[in-house]
Amino acid sequence: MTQASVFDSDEVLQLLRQRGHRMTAQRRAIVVEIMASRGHIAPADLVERVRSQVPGVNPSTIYRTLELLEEVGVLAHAHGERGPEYHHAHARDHVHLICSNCGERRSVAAEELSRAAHEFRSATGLLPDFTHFAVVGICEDCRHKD
Amino acid sequence: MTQASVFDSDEVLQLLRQRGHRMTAQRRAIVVEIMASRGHIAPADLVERVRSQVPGVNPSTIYRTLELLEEVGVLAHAHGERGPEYHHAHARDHVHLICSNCGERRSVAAEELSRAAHEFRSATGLLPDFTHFAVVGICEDCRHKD
DNA sequence: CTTATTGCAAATAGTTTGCAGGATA
DNA sequence: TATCCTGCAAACTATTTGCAATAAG
Repeated sequence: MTQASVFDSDEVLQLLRQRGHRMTAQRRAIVVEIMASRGHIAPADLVERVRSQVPGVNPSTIYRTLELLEEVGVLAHAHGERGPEYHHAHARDHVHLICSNCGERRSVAAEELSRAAHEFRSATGLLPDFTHFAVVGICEDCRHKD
Repeated sequence: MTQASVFDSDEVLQLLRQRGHRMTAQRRAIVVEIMASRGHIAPADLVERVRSQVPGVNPSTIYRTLELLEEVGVLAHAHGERGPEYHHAHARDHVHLICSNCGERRSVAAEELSRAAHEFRSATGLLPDFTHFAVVGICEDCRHKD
């Protein structure tokens, strides 16, 4: 069964229209590219991808669109090794995992980490927000290889 | 009682000499500034601080010195919100904590987080290295204010 | 027709590199 | 003396900003 994403590009475009933002070809192209993305979105990569589709689009427009989409709650950002990385806001409760050995990147729901977060808090006093930065470590497979 | 740091600047300078690196006024000044630092060292900040002490020092020399000190094991780096941040390697097992509400930054020993790390691992399969990125969350005080 | 949005160009921030001259061992 | 190290200038990557022209509503 094909399930529509919580936010597909049409919905986002409609949301923007509702909020009084204007619909332009560039904006449409950028939103489509963003909504087609899964996982992390590095601004510079997005610039590449959008421009390979619609060569005319200026980088500044793309950065401005990322800001706009964060303002309206469609996107959020976390911090990766090479700077900010955006992700779909409905995936805000997803934690980004990176294996420092094999480079594998995947996500888990934040709620699965409530016990770990609780432990972290009682050890440090800080209630951690694991969605803010990617979490780096060694994955199951790599541990077994040693 | 005044206790010498595990790595004070003289020791580091001696280590560099032992490894065949040359001693220059710039290198000395940079190492002293680094060893006088506590906690996180953002490269750009370090450039500021060193140049305020010894105006002649070129930024590239400072970046090269950071690399060198990481090579010889005196420094290590993690990823902060504004890019890489260095820290003393003997504090490698320290986890950097940032409160997203009040901005407080402090560190705890990684070993204090072994339970939390274990929980994280059993939830995700990934054995986390919390020293790689700063951990952002809400501190005790800020939680009580709400 | 009003003004949000874009492109452009320039500015910016932070960092990296090649190279030639100067300093260290 | 040999070559490590530094400063300089330039290049670079990623991003931001001001402003005038364009286009959406």
